[in-house]
Amino acid sequence: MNLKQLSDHLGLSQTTVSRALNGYPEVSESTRERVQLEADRVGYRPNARARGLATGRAQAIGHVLPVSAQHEMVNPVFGDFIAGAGETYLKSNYDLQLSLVPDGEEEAAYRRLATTGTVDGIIVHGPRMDDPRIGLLHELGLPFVVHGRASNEALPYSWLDVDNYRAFHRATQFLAELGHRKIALINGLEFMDFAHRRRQGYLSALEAAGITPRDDLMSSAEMTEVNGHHAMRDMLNRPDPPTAVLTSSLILAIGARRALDEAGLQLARDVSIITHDDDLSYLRNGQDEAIFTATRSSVRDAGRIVAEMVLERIDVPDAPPRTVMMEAELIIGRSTGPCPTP
Amino acid sequence: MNLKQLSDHLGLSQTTVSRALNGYPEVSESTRERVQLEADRVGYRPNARARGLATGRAQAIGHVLPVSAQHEMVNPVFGDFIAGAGETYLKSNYDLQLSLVPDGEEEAAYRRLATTGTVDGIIVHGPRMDDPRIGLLHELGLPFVVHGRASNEALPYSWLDVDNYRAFHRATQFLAELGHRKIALINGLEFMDFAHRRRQGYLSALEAAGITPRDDLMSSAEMTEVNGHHAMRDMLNRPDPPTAVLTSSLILAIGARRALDEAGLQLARDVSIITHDDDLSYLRNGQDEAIFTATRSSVRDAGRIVAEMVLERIDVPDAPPRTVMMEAELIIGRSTGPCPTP
DNA sequence: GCTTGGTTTGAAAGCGCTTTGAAAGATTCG
DNA sequence: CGAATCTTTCAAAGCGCTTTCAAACCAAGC
Repeated sequence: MNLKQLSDHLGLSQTTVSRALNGYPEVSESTRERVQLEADRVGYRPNARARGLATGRAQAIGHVLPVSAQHEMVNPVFGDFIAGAGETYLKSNYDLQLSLVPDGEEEAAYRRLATTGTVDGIIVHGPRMDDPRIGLLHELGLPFVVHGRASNEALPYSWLDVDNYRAFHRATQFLAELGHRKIALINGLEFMDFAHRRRQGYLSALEAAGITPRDDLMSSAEMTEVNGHHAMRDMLNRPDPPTAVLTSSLILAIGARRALDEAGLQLARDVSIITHDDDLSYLRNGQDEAIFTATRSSVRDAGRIVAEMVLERIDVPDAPPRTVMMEAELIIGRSTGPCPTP
Repeated sequence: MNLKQLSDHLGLSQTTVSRALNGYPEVSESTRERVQLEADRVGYRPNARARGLATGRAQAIGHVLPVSAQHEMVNPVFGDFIAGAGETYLKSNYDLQLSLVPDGEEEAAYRRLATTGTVDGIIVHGPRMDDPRIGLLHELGLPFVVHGRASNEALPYSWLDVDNYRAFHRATQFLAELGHRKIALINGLEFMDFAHRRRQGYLSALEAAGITPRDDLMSSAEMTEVNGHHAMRDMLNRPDPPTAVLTSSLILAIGARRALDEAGLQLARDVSIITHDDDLSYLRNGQDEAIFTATRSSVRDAGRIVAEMVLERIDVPDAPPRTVMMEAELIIGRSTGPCPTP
């Protein structure tokens, strides 16, 4: 059933039916009701492509996910982020279009989205420190919001980020206050902006505590369980092993914990772990009591807000960019304790 | 730049330019080349909506994700599944459209996708034992493929599934052969088809080994780390605790392992764990050697194949349904051992 | 040289909707 | 009661593409 059929059926013009269904004021209440009723009865739905062609809007937001070619890895936080964004889209009647793009082919993907007109706006995932995508999107003139930031980008743009620097500064400080001096960092890939900032926060807190950073206590790799295990095991096997570790994700922390178990070391007593926690639905950091001491920030909330932000930008394209900084909460769990005295 | 401008610019009709770019045979090689060159130069891309309206195809596949309203949980395997499907779509120039739909609103969502014409086909995620969606999609006449199966569905339909029954039968048998008699099951929600089948496989293997199933050794809940921990802890606190456990996901297994640690029990020696492993990119079950003994089946491969299947169905709508059964591989890891003698 | 058949090109219709500009109908007011 | 105003409806254009059908062109055949 299309608009023409419906309007013929009702003995009205397409114009009137269209207006009635879209809530325009110049149609009388009685006809509107009649139209609405009949539309519901026959289950009429306007064809999205035709409407899009006429209005010039796609009613869809594009999410471009970089997929690491090396490890074919999709960021595990993505599911929850998208769930948050999905809530927003559901309310506003937007669709979500997902593009999985291998590293390096991103420019082409963005250009395609822009010129092909399949989306009205874009959400940028996983920004690097130097990220050419932001300049590109500016040039393309497509509304966008970045989940995270790109340190070396001068142009203004809309973003939402967790204060990663502060979170890791605070967490490191917390460990230092517990008496730890050998504090390690098991980080994500440090060309990723979030990981870079976390490292800066970690370093600055070490410095504030008068601790000299050690290269052999810093690791950086994709945030998988196996890599967390690997990094922790290697550090424990070195001459002067750490008594405390910061990890950049719960999954890394779980890997690190496994390495501790294998080494016969006890969490908190022998080695403290503090992790960043994205509050993923399937991997909550404990229920009532936190398992790991953590800096927590809900990635689902982030998704919800970022989606709202991009819809705003579409509504008011030349509003000044909006930025949102989320603070991570420091949760004290059972994975940290005072520095053991040898 | 649109088609009209491009063709004016070239001094050709829209017809010819359109044909040249879409590879139709009735245009001479020389003009085709000229058109293609100019199109590339100016970066012309046909507007997707206009093309879609003209051709009646959306060049997009819809993925409808049920989001558990209770726990607001998104299935963690989804990221990897979608990565696999994304590979296929990239090759075939399809877009992926994602709808996150709260439990219960699914019918409306499918109807919308169908009548609104935003997608050419659908992939059904997370089928239940009795799943009304399959009948609905039949009725709507939209090509679809199910990832998993719906046990109580009589209509023929295309699906791809892991042989969950066989996998869990085999795994249970494996434990029985190690001498275990008190074998527990920590399963997903059992109205989900996969979980139901796993339970059946488990039960039949118990029976074959002459073991009477015990209700207090079976748990069923959403597959989160916390639930895995919970279930394991509760079982260990009961009078006659299990010496071996099957879990339905690696995340449940990690939770269960935590409960063992807390109880001072050693994995494999005191309690064996065997888990299903979806081979997630961020949560590999060890690198060279498997951490957990597991029934493994790559959900990413599944995504790739399911996507191919739905594209086939779109190409040849009245081909008979195709079904694919994947066998899970039994991987022997370090989490299982002979039944301890008290 | 004129017809025939094959190859290229183009004009125009159509996909299903929104929206402009005009007209018809209803209402008010002097 | 007729003019003026407001409300309600509609015909038609347009969004940017594909595709049908017709026309133009060219080389070959008699």
